[in-house]
Amino acid sequence: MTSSSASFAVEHYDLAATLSSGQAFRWRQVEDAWEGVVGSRWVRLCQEPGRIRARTAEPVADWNWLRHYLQLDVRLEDILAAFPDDEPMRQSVESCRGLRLLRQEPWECLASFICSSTKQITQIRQIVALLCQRFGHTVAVPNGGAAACAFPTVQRLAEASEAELRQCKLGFRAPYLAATARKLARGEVDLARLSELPLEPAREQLLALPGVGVKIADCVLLFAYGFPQAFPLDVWIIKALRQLYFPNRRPKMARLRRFSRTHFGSQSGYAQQYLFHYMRTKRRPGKEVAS
DNA sequence: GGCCAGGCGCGTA
DNA sequence: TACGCGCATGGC
Repeated sequence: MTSSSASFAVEHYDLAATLSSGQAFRWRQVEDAWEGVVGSRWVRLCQEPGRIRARTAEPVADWNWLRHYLQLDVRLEDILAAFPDDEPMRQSVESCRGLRLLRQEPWECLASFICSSTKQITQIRQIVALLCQRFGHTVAVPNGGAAACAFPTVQRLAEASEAELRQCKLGFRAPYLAATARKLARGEVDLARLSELPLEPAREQLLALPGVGVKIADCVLLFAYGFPQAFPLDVWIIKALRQLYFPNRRPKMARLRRFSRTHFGSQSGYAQQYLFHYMRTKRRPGKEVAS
């Protein structure tokens, strides 16, 4: 077995913030690097000044899969320039220059976020890890490294019983994940074709899946399909909008939804991720970074 | 020990 | 359309 390595020049790319920011759940910090599985490849990423180094366990001839996953060709300056010029966005960008959006595989992203409802990010990581251990096929790792698994296929989870899923700590989410996997396995929704659709029809397709509401649909539309105006409204973002844009007022959810669609411009999804990260990491009395 | 977590689905009004 | 509630589980 021969490992492979590569080096990518990057500007304004905060790898640690990006991989730990609650959009993907399979990255583990190991010393000064990040280890994870992308598709069926184990990979170790390391940030160095002006570059990201990558190492795999098996030979790699073409690194486009990783360039795509990390969105290395996106010019962050162009995206930040599209943000509204207001104080909350300035603070959010100031708190973390280099936060990026990944481009994840749709099924893994969808399944992970079905597991996410009323869970903290650390718990989502744990659930996803258990699903991979139990239902994913093993992938090659470097000699002496810990075993690693791919994310389970649709078919494998469609065959899993609700009880087996509950053993992965899914709780009341287990029937949702099972039902969605089965629906996809039957071909009732084709995730591969959603990228051909405009935002609204793509969202409608996702909303037809059990356990998928507007918030989870928007996470998948943003993190897996790259719709730049998908804007997941979760508890953190609702808190952010209330505190930062409507202080001392009591906007209703309908007002916040309208605001989220109209205020943040052509890259509102990215803006949302900056707000999310800002709210989770800014100092709160007596607390460190939320997990 | 109580509150809350990158919600959803369903019943009521 | 707009709330309220139950649903498992664990971190803090």
